[in-house]
Amino acid sequence: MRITTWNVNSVRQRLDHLLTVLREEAPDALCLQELKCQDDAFPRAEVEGAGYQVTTHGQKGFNGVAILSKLPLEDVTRGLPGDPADEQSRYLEGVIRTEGGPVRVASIYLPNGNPAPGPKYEYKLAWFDRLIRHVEGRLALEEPLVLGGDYNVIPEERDVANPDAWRADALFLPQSRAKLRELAALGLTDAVRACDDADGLYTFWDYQAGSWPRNLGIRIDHLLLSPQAADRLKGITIHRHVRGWDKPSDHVPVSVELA
DNA sequence: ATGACCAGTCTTACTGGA
Repeated sequence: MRITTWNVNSVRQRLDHLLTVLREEAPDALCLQELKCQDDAFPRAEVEGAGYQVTTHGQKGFNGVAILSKLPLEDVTRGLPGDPADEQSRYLEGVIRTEGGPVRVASIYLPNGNPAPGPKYEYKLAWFDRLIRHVEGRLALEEPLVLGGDYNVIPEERDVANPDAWRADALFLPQSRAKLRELAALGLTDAVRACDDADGLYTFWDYQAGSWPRNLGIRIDHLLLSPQAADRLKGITIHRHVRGWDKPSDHVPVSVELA
């Protein structure tokens, strides 16, 4: 089965691209981030018309995550557990009951954290800690689990075209990278790195300063797999060409293929 | 030239993104 993650940067601005991705890529599940709309403004009918079930956790103006799936999404968790006061829509999880057994899928939009230091960076680190605690509990279920999302963390030097330009940024600070390693150390596999050692596997190019034509990208959209999912890992695809479409998102879809 | 953005909002200036 194929599971894709994509930060669409407004689902309403990107509806044509979304329908094209669904048609061309035909993922079994698509994790979306940055819907930038409330649930009732999601273009549900159009996506259902393409053959997908729609589960949203939206928010007015910014944030917002969704999971589109060919089969129903069950046992849904809206919002990251661990802080009832957190009103930002950045986490959605559910179970897809496939012929090969249940697969648990999450759509994650980890906070950006800039400027750092400051309250936004503190929120990012605290959110990371809650995610680690939550995932620890999910791993105890010993299920195939795919955590797809915009993690807003550049893992390593080889994941950024110009490391020095990002040295002081919340996406590349040592503490951010350490949190991502702490999460992975629970026993998760970075699907892209399990399949490809190359430099320059970028998933985001800024709209500014000619980042796309100059290929000044970063890798911040990740698919992390539980051991039961990693055992079934067949391959990954970074849909780089999508960044070249007219009026694109600044992120491109990333897919994992599981046996 | 060597880099000049984009989306949403109680919109005409700001916030947030990365």
